[in-house]
Amino acid sequence: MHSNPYAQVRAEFADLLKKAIASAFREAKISEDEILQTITTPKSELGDISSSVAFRLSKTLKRNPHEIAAQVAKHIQKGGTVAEVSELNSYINVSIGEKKYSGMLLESVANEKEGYGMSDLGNGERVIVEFPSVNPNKPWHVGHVRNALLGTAISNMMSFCGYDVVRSDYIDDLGLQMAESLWGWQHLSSKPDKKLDQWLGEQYVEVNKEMKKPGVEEEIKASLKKMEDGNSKEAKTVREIAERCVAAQSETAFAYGVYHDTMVWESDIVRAKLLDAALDIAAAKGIIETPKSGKYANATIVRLERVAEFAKELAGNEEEAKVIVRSNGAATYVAKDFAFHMWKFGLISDSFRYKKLLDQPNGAPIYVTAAEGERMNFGRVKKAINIIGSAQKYEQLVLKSMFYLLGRKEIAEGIIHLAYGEVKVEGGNLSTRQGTWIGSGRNFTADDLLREVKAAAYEIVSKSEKIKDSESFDSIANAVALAAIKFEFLKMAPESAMTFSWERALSFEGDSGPYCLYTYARAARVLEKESYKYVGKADASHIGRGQDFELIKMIAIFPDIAEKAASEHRPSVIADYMIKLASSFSKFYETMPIIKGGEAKEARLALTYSFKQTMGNALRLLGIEPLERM
RNA sequence: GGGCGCGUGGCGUAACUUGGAUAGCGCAUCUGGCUUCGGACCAGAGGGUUGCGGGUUCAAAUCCCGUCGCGCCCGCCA
Repeated sequence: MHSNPYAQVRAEFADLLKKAIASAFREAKISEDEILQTITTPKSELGDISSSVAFRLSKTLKRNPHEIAAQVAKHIQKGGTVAEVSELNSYINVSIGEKKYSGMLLESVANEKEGYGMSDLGNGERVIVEFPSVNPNKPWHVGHVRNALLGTAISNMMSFCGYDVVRSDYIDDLGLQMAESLWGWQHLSSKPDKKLDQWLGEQYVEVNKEMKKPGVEEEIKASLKKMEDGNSKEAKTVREIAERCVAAQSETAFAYGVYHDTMVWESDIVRAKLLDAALDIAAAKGIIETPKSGKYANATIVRLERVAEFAKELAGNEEEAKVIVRSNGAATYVAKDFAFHMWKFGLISDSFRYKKLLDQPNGAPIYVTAAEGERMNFGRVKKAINIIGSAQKYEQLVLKSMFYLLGRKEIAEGIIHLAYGEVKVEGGNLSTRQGTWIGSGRNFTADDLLREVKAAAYEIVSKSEKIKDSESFDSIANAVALAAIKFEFLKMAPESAMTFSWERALSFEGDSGPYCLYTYARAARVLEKESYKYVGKADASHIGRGQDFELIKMIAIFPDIAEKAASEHRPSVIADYMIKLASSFSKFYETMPIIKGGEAKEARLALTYSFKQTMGNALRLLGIEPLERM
C-alpha cells in the first residue's frame, strides 16, 4: 500500500467533524463524503486544513453559518494530529501538530522514495495511449512535440497511478500524403542529402506545388490505389520510404526521451484483415449501410441521425451521414480507426504479427506490426487515450458513437480523445503541406527547437562556476534544454491553443523547467556536502512553524496531485504543483539555514531530502530527468 | 444552418470539471538583498469592473440563459 499522510489527516478531520456535527446538532444530516468535499487547504495564516461545512449545514438547519461553525468547532475533540481548532468567517480551521505530521511525512517519503506519490487508482487496468502518430513523410514540428510530450507525460502519470500502460504509435502509411511522397520520390528525386524526414518534408511541399500542374494529381491518385494492394511495387516502395522515415523520426523521438511499446502500421491493419472483420460486425449489427442510390450511392455510411442520441453534437450537421468506405472501395480514416479500436478493446481477434524493431535508448524494446513475426498482446484494454488535436473532434466523436450503436457503452466511454489545442506560430498555422513549418535560419521542427534551446542553455552552463569539468557541459545543456521545452509545453492546459514563441522557449527563468531543476540541484548539493543518508527514522522535533512546515505541507499533497493529474489526464496539474513546490523550497532555503541549522540540522536535512525526492518524482512524471548539478 | 473550444493586469497564464475566505504565478516596469548551504534565486511595490448583460445562491472567474469577439470542425482529403 502507498502511504498518503495528507489523506490520513483529511480523513481524520472529516471523522472529527462528523462526530462534532452529530453532537452539536442532532438533527443535522450530512454524509462523510459531503464533509470531505468541504475540506480544503487554506492560506497558512488561517490554518493547515479547513472546512466550509457550516455553509452546507445552514440550509437544512436554518441557522446562520457562523453560529453553526462556532458550535461545531467547540465540539471537535482535539487529539491525533489535530492540535488547534478555530472558527473564522464561518470556516472551521484546524492547525495540525507539526511535529507529528512532519515525522509521518518524512518517513513516508524516505521509505517510498521513487514510489512516493504512487497510488492504486488504476487497479492494474490496461490503458493504451496513442501518440503522436505523425505521418511518415515529414519531420516532427513543434505541434507534434506538444503531442508527443503530452502522450509521454500522460503515460507516465497513468503508470504511476497503477494503470498498465501500453504506449502506441500509429503509422499512417496508406494515406494520400504517402502517395504524394512516392510521386516525389519517382519524379523529383530519390537521393536524400540530409536527415530523411526533413528531406521528405521539404520535398512534400514541392510535390504540393507540382500538383497544381495538369495530370499530376491524377497520377498520384492512381498510385494511391495501387498502394492499397500490399503486393504491388508501389506498396513496397512506399513501405520502404516510410520505414526509413520512421527511423529518422525515431532519432528525434529518442532525443526527446519519447518512447513506445508498439507501433501499428495502417497497412498492417489492412493486411491483417482487421478492417474486413470490423466492417462485417458493424454490418451485421446494422450500424452501417450501403445505399444503392442517392448522394451516397455504393458508399458505406453511418447515418448521423442514428448517433444523435449518443452525441448531440452531431445533430443538425449539414451532412446526414459519415462515409466509412468510399464508393470506389477505399476505406476512410474513420473505418481504419474503428477497426483499430475494435482491436484495442479485444472485440476482434488479434491477427497482428510483430517484430522487434530495436531496443530504444531507455533499454525497452519497441515492437512493430509486420507481415510476418510473432503474436503478442498489446490489446484487450479497458481504456484508450488518443492524443489527437482538437481539429479531429468530429471524427473521434463518430468513432465513439459507433461503439454506442454497437451497444458497447463501456467501450465508447473508454475511448478518451485528449483534444489538445493546436500549436500555431507567430505567422499563423503550421501546415506541413504548405511548408509553414520552414522558417528562416531555423525551422519550427522538433530538431531545430532542441538544437536552438540547447545552444542557449550551453551558453549559460559553460559559464557556471559550479561545473568544473567542461566535458559535462554538453549533456547538462541538453538536459536543461529538454527540461525547458517539456515544461513549457506541458504547463498549460492541454485544451488551450498555444502560439509557439522562440522568446519563451529560450527563457530559463520564472515558471520554468530549469527553475525546477535548479531547486533540485541546490538540494542535491546540500545533501552531498553532508553525505546525507536517511537513517530509518526522521527526527521532526525541530520542524517549526515557519517555511519548513510550509514545505512539509506542500510535499504532503503530492500523492493527491498525482492522482488528480492522472484521472483528469492533465500534466499541467503536475507542472503547476512543481512551481509551487520549487518556490516553497526556495523560501525554506532562503530563510532557514540547513547545514548551519544547529539542533535543527538533522530535521532540515531530512526535509531537504524529502523535497529532492518529491521534486524528482514529479519531474520524471513529465519526462524530465533531474540533474544533480547544472 | 449546426457544433466544439477559448476570452482573466501591457504580454503569457493558473484556479472553472467539484461555487467558498483578499483571483495565484511568470515576463516586463520600479525598489531592496550575495565576505554566509548554488542569484537560473529571494523579499517588496505598482498594475484586475475575470469580454459584456441578465439569472440562481448566504456566496459566482467557476453554474444557468443571452450576447459579442477569436479559433477550429461539420469532404466519397488525411
